[in-house]
Amino acid sequence: MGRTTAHRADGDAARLRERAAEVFGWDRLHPAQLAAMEAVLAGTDTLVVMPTGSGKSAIYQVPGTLLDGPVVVVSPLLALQRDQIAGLPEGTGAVAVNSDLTATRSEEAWQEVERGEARFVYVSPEQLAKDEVLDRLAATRPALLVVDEAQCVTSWGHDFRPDYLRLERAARRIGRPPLLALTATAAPPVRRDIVERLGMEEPRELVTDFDRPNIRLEVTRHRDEDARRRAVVEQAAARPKPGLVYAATRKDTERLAEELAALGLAAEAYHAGLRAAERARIHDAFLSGEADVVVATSAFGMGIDKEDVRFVLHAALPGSLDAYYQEIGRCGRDGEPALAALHYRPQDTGMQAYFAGRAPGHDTLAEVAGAVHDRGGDGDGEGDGADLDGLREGTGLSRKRVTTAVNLLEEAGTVTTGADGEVAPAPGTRPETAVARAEETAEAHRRTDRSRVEMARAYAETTGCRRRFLLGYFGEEYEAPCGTCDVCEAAEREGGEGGEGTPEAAPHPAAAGYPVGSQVRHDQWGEGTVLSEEGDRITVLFDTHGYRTLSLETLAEREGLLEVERRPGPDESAAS
DNA sequence: CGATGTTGTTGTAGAACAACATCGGTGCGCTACT
Repeated sequence: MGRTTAHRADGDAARLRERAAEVFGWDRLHPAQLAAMEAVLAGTDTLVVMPTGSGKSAIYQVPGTLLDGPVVVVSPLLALQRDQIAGLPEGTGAVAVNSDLTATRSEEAWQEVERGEARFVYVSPEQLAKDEVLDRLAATRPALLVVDEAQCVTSWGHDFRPDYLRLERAARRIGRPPLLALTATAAPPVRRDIVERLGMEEPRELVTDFDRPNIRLEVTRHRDEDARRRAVVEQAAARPKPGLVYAATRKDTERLAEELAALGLAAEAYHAGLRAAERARIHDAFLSGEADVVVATSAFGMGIDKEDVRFVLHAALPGSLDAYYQEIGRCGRDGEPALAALHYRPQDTGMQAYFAGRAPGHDTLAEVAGAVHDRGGDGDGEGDGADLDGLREGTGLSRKRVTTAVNLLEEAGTVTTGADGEVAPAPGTRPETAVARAEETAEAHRRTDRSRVEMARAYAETTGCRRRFLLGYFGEEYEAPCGTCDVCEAAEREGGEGGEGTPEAAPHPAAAGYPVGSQVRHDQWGEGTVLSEEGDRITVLFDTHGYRTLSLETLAEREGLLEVERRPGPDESAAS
């Protein structure tokens, strides 16, 4: 090569800029956007965390027109796939391959890809679990695999959509093209999980600031359900519209929407139990501004890009701060003042803990482990192991349950999946040990999920600056007071600088012993990472016990309780 | 775990209450039946 890397990089940037202008009509690219595009074009695995509306899709679309081979885009919702394709410039070939297609249409779509007319192929993770799809994609030699809404890997992979945890295998089976993971919201542990689960290699990570200073943060604690409902309805009625209200159950969305409608507002309830046409109607009504308020379950929101949403109210505690930040991030995108208010009851953790608690039972694991063992030989490598479909037929369990069970067994190191998708026992593993270890793994997930609920509760109950708390969760240091959360405002009102109500206590002297980012080992909870420090407490994410908040006072008193194993290196950025 | 729904009890009419049971959120893909 005659050119230096720098020269080539300059050339790439120029080509990308040119393409962005020519094909997409964008005159200007955000530096982080361009940096991500360059990484993608250079074939580097890349993780991008940027807010919705900042042009994340462009990061694969622009280089995609320059790459030598199709771009496979994994997208969680068919509606999102349609939107993405509709948003591509005229003449940019793209197809979505999914269950909407008839056999004929599907064949046509594949041929467009094979002829190189369609450069972008949109698929769900479930499609990438099918042999036929994988073989057909592999033959086209994809140049890039994009995982859009990559937080789904972490939030949905364990239970709801287990194929999200099998994307690494899918990537290998289509020739392991470079990976690009895109998400709007991911705390450092979630980023680590995405990187690990997808098998990204030394990824370039591009993370923009999380803070949304125009969003006012507020939490109100209620004693009983009636009082909460009243407060939510009053606030939604009084505030400038449009707005979103998130409720925990379908029934609550309907009740709240009814009460708002009774006050003369254009309010709609939205949840996954509605017919598709009805969901589309409400979706459109919200985007067009026809609806004042949509009261929804977590089903509403992905892919919503509306600038002028003035509030997001929560009529219940969310299941995690990741979910919460994603949901409140849907207001105030125009930069004008907006409100994120959480109406909380301590009982709320009950239902969230219930949601977090479910994993395949002993019987399911035993059945699947048994089937793997029977059909997969003695684990000597080569052989006739059954694939997921074979295991499904063998056990009579649903595909989802089989996949979830295999994911757990595999994560526990007791089974392996081969190059063609055949599942075999790990050498020397007996089914009983496999089940026991998978149950331990499931238990660790359960603890982690429940600790995520506890972090949401801790946010609701913090006596410090809420912005500092939230940003700390996302790995950003923030100097309180923010002046735009209920806690800071109350402190200000109570009078004066540095007075008593100041939200942030000075750091405890022991804090210096546990810098953020340190690897630590706890007496009881094992290995973990220090995530944040808040006054006299630190928050640690333990590998198998989830989030724990520890008092520095206690740590100072009880030597050896929490040992630092490795301090953050000078190069420790958001990556890890 | 907590909220809500269903059944059972009481003691002779209808209603009040306790005990027990069930349900609760996200989507794709497929199949059977209009």
